[in-house]
Amino acid sequence: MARNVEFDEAAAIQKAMEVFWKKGYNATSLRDLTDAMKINSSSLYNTIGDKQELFVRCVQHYTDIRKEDWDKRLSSERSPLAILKDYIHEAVNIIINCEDSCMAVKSAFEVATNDERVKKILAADDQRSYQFLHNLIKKAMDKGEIRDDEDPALLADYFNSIWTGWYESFILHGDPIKIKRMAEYFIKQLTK
Amino acid sequence: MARNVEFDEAAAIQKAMEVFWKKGYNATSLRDLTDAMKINSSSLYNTIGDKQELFVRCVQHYTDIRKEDWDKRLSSERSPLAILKDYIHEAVNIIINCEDSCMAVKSAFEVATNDERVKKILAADDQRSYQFLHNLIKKAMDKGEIRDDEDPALLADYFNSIWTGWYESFILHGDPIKIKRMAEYFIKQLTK
DNA sequence: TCATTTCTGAAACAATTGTTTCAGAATATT
DNA sequence: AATATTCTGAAACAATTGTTTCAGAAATGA
Repeated sequence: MARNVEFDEAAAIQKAMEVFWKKGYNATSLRDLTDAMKINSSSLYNTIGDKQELFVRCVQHYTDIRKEDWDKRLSSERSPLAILKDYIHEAVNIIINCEDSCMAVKSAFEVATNDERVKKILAADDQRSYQFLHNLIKKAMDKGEIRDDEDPALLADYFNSIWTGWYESFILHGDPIKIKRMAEYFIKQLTK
Repeated sequence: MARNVEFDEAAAIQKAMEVFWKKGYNATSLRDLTDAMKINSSSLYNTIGDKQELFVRCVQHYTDIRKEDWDKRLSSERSPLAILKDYIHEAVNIIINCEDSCMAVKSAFEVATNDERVKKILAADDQRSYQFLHNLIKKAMDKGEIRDDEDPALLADYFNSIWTGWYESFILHGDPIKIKRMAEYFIKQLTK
């Protein structure tokens, strides 16, 4: 009986995400967003909602595409340890190549401390990568590729939290060699 | 020939720092600041400067008191390895007890990406703790307390960047046990 | 084709933003 | 005590904030 929404919501979310990613939640204005999304604020409020709601959707989108991206990167038939090593090298590449750091990390420190919904999304994303690592580590242990005298759950937590500091280091010093050397050391620790 | 400044600038900076620490740079308004500092905005602009300048001063203050705090905590006559272990345990205690995470880390991700002065202050602070660790690690190696088949500079970098991820983990999961277990694993790695 | 519903664009909204103004109070020197 | 200088408080500033309004354009189903 009536009109349909004209703009492509998925594309608009993608654009909004890019702005939030670069500038952070609080430094991004509604004008910044509607400019990038190429929609009017009335359309935004009619379909998605207010700024907070939009941000939640963007964080969710970020973790969604990150999941897909990792699935693609690591969909090999190689051994568990080889995949773990790939994971580390891919992570290093992302850290030293992306201009705006990691949106999940930035949002954890800027928004998750105050916004329960954002915290939940980021915690779920963290849990997902944790599970991925946990499985791989267990398999690698079963195959005897890495020593099995440590709790795989502990190793997965440790593994999973190592990147954030490397992001910070790269922001402060911009030194890719530093990151690469830490990664090599980390791999060495894991295997010996 | 004239009046002196009435308010206690050091105390005002301290108060402003607390607000910035809790809320972040962009979410803090000038009213938030002048309320906490208990001064008028005209006094603020006459003495310290604008919001950015005030923030720079607060970040500097944060790293200053952090330096003093660590000097106090670690001014023991114990062995290098014992001091390294103390360092880890103190860091864990700070991480799992502070409500508003670490201002340096938060500012690195929210502000240092865009503000060169803030980046410089945080990089210098990072460099300071790096040097502290580097010296200790070298001493511990000389004394044979930890194995010396790794570059102490690399170990210091690795050591220095490990905390940030633990802060993030604590924000997302609020689980002190997780942090403590990672710390114990880290110590074990270091010594064996 | 028409009626009905929904979406869009531009403008406006009040509130808040960071910053400035300035008259008068306050004080250090003479 | 007089004077000169500086600081403070309250108010105002324009600009921007997030959000809402609403008339009219658009498109659906009858």
